[in-house]
Amino acid sequence: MTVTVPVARARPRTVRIREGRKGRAKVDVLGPPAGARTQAGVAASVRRILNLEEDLSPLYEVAAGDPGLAWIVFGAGRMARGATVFEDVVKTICTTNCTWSATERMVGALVANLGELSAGGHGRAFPTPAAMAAAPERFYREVARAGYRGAYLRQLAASVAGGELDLEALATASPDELPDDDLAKLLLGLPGVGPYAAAHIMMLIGRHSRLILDSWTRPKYAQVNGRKAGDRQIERRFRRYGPYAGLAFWLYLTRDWVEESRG
DNA sequence: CGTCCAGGTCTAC
DNA sequence: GGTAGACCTGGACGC
Repeated sequence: MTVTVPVARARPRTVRIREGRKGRAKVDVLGPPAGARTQAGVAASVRRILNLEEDLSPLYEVAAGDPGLAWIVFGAGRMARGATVFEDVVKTICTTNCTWSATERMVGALVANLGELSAGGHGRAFPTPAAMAAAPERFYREVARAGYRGAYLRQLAASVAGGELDLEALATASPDELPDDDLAKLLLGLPGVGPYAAAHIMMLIGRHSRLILDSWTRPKYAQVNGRKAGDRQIERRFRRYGPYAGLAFWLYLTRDWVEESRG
C-alpha cells in the first residue's frame, strides 16, 4: 500500500509499504532522498500504521483453546491505523450513521483540500488538527458534505489544535495510569463519539476490551455464528478474552477477510 | 417522486 | 438508566 505520513518539522512523505522477506515490511520513501531525521519519522509512522509494537501473545493463548478462533494464532489481529490518533478519531466519526461511500467522500475531501502535499508531490497527508480547525464551516458543509458531523469535526480539531485535548497521549498511556473505563468515558465525551465510536477508537489504540457493536457487526455475527444473538449474549461469548474481548470479536467476524488472502 | 437507512449520536424526557 | 425523535447526506428501493 501507499500512504502519505507526517514528518516532524518537515514536509510529509509518501511511502510504499510492501511485504518483505522473513515477515518484514519493506518501506520505500518516494520523492527526494530521505535524511536520517525523515527516515526516523517515517519509520515511526509506519510502525504505528501497521501496529508493529503490540504483543498479542496473551490473546493467542486464550484463542488456542477456542475452536472458533484458534486460526488467529499465526499472527492475526493487527488492525491498520492512521499515523495519528487524531486521524483515527476523525475517520471513525466519519463512519457513523452513513454508508461507507459517504465516509470515503468525507475523508477524501479532508485530505484533498486540507492535507499537506508530500515532498515530491506523490500524495497528501491527513490534515493536521490546525488545518481542520482553520477550515470554515462552509467547507464541511459544501465540500466535505459532512452534514451535522461538520460541527463535531471542527470542535474536535480546535480542541486538539488549541492544546486542551491530547489525543496522542491516549495511545501511549498504560492501562494502569488510564484504565479502560476512564478512557472510554473520556472518548464518550468527545463530540460525535458514542459507544460504537469509542469502542472502535479504543481498539485502534490497543485497548481491546470493548466490542464494536453496530449495524455491520451485529448481522455479521449472526451470519458467522449461525443464529442471531443480542448484544449481552455476544458479550458473554467473548468475556473469556477479558481485555482482548473486542479484538477476539472482531477477528471472529473478519475471518473470511483473512482466509481469502492466506488460501 | 417519497421513504428508508447506512459501520450512531445527542438531547430531552 | 433506558428510550423516542431529530439529525446531514445520498444511494437503494417501492410506487
